[in-house]
Amino acid sequence: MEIPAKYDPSGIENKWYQYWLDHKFFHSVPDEREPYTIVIPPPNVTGVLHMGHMLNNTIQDVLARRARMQGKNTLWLPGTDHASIATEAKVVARLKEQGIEKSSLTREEFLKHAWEWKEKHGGIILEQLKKLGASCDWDRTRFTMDDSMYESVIDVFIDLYNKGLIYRGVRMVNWDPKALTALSDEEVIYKEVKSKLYYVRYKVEGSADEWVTIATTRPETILGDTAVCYHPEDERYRHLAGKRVLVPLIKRSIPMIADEYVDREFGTGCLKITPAHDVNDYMIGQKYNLESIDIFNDDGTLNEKARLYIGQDRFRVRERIVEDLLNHGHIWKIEDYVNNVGFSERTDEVIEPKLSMQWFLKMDAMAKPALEVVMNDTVQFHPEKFKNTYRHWMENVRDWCISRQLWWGQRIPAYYLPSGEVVVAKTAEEALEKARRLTGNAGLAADDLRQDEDVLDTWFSSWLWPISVFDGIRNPDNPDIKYYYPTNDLITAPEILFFWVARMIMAGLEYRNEVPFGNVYLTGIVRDKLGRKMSKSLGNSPEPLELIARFGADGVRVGMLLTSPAGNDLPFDESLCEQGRNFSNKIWNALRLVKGWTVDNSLPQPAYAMASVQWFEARFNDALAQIEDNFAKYRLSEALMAVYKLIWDDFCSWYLEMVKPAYQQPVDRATLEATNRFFGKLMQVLHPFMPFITEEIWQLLEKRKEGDSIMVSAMPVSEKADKELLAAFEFAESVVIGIRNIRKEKNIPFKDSIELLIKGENPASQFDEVVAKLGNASAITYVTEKPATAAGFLVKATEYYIPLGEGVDLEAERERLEKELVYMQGFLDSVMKKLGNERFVNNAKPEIVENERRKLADAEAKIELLKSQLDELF
RNA sequence: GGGAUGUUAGCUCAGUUGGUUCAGAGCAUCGCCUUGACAGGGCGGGGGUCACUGGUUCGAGUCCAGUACAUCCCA
Repeated sequence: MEIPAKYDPSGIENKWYQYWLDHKFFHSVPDEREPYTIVIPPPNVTGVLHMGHMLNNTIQDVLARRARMQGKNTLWLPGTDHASIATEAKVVARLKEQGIEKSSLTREEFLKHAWEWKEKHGGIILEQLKKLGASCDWDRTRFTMDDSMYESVIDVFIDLYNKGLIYRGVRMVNWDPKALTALSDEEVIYKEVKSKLYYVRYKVEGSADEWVTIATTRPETILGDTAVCYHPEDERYRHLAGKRVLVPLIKRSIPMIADEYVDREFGTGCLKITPAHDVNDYMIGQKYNLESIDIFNDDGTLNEKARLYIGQDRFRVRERIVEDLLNHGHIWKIEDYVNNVGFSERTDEVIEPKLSMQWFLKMDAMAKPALEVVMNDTVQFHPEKFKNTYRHWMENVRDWCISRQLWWGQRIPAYYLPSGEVVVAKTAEEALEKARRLTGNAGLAADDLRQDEDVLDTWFSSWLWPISVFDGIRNPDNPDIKYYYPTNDLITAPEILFFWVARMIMAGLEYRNEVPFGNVYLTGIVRDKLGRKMSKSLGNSPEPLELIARFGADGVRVGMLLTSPAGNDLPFDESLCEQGRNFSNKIWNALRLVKGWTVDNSLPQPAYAMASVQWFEARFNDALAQIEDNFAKYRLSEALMAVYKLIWDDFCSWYLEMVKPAYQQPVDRATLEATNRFFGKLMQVLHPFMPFITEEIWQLLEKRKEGDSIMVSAMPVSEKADKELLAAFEFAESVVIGIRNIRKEKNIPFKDSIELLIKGENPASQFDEVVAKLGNASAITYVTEKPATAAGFLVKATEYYIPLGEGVDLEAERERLEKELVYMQGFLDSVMKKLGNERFVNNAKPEIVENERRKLADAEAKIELLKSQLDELF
């Protein structure tokens, strides 16, 4: 069989992914085995794969594949969320391209377009995940607007409303006066803008000529002022306590109030309070029970409450009011000023903070138990440091605003009566009935009720995800939810710890009385070399599918994981993927080597090979135990690095070199079989990280039955490793390295064989033949005297010599010995210093003191040896 | 403004309850190596005052306090 020297992943990846799909290896149905469940953090249905997804889903796949190989009934459930804001924006933009304004459509018409768009373009990302090798159960793919999930959300809203946990209230939102919608904080872009700071004088009521000066960047909002505020300890203003001032131009009387919120250094230290048009002012307004006067219409023009400039745009009004204030002597001065102004991500319009009626979910009662289960590790965070962040948030949680002024999403099942009262019901019919009962008016008709126009926040769907994907809200006793819930691990980004993770825990406790997952693995953010988050809009993100094409899915997976401990950002560099690809190639060539061997059944196993096999057996088990430990601690990068080194260093660099038959010589059957067995096990351990190449090699190592696959094979479990054997081999390794160094120093080419003389005790004699092979020594001889002309080195207290034909460089040898002597002397000094310190001897633990004594003895012995060697030289 | 986390080699990170000269890994870098698995490779080097200043201790990368810087969250 001809195997190419370079591993080519593309065909192999498609072949095996299809094979896995054909054999339904990803599919799970409940049975008697232990379940292992991950629900995917549903990506935005409008999304395309970015590097963050690559990292996140690679981790999920590693965990899922490992669990599957450990014999657990593994389900990794995929899906997408409807992302109401992003999707609606996309659909609106698309309609606009076609010359259709959203405002010209009815809700039903718009939703039809939205669904069409979703069917056509939604879920690309799931297809892309397949290229990465994701072992999701695609038969169970869910979408947050699927009928069952939609209904679950509505049911939950109604339930929480009936429990008194959902209420309506006023809240400051980011209003886009152009798009006529509220935006989430994430959709507001803050930019530094050159503006002016206006110092405006307010007359103190009842005084002849006493004035208070405030500084503002938004003079047009003066018309909505309801107080002026100073710092309670500010001597300049304390005498004004209890007084009132008059709003310029309209002469409305407003109180002076004192609050520590005011920054005395800023402006005049005096602040106008406009609760309807500034978030901070709003909070102060609430604290002091101030009136909120909303002077703006939805489109940013002034309304009649402003009393002046009615119907004019807010920016036009700014110019005009400044003129008028100047004319009336209300402006003290105007300064240039740079401030941060929020702009709409979509329309680039300046955001107007606006008060509006929204639906809220009370958080207090739900937050408490959700905090508890994290603090007591019922839900474990990896890394643990996020517990602090989580606690801080949960202890300061605010009620959750769950309504959005959009159409794409679950429409709030609230119906308004002509009287303004509200009923909440699943259908219009039910609502009508409730309304009739509420009002006692049997004549009330369906047309009299008006359903709330708004939809629910997308997170209000996502927070149910681990339950609703199994239909556990509507059918709490169905077999799926009972089997798969609670799920095992959740893999997500710390950014959404509160938006999502915390709320899922709340929902889990509320509706299942059980946490939704046992572990939360928090990934970092994938950043570019400049430390910027990778994003499509910045254009600093490589195209994931292109990376896969260049380095192979396995290579990219390794690249993503190698430097990505939990909770740490990943400064992405293509060279990481290159490293992954190189690793694939290394493995591939190891296969080429082994496949190239011819076997001779009559050949007995040579001693060096037998020792090598015994050693690798031990080494494998030792490393496997370490890998298992890393997995248990969710240290995936370290687990991967351990496999990487086990394969590259121990298996390829040492073991294969050790057992490799001489050129064009056959190998014995026992060694070949052992090697194939090791190779197979290594592929199994590596499989969760690199699914494709491991499957390919596993299938090539021996003839497998149709339907066999490494992905459903049993993961090796570590057995006790022979530590003494491992220590002996480490010693032998040092001897080999010593020989290599001498060869290099003395310019002895590897093909020239040498003779190795050993003086002293050899604790690794079982590896003598291995040493001879790797060092190309024709003979190993034990001696009692140092030979005359030889280069030597020490391993621990054993002396090794390589006789040299002619002239040994005595000077170099002396230098080397002296260097080592200096080091040992230093070592000895440090130990003696410790032991000479009475307080150390008296206070330190006995075993530590004992250890120091042993070190002292060892060092002294070695120094003696070095000294005698130096003596012998001259 | 409040809070959280971090600072160890050029880069990304380990360093377990203070105790081997403890300062480590991968990558990068440097030197040598062209027939027999692999240059996407082999072998061998170099590289760090553990951010800074104090303190506790027989002993501090590890514990405590402060300072500086960085990042994140909340307002």
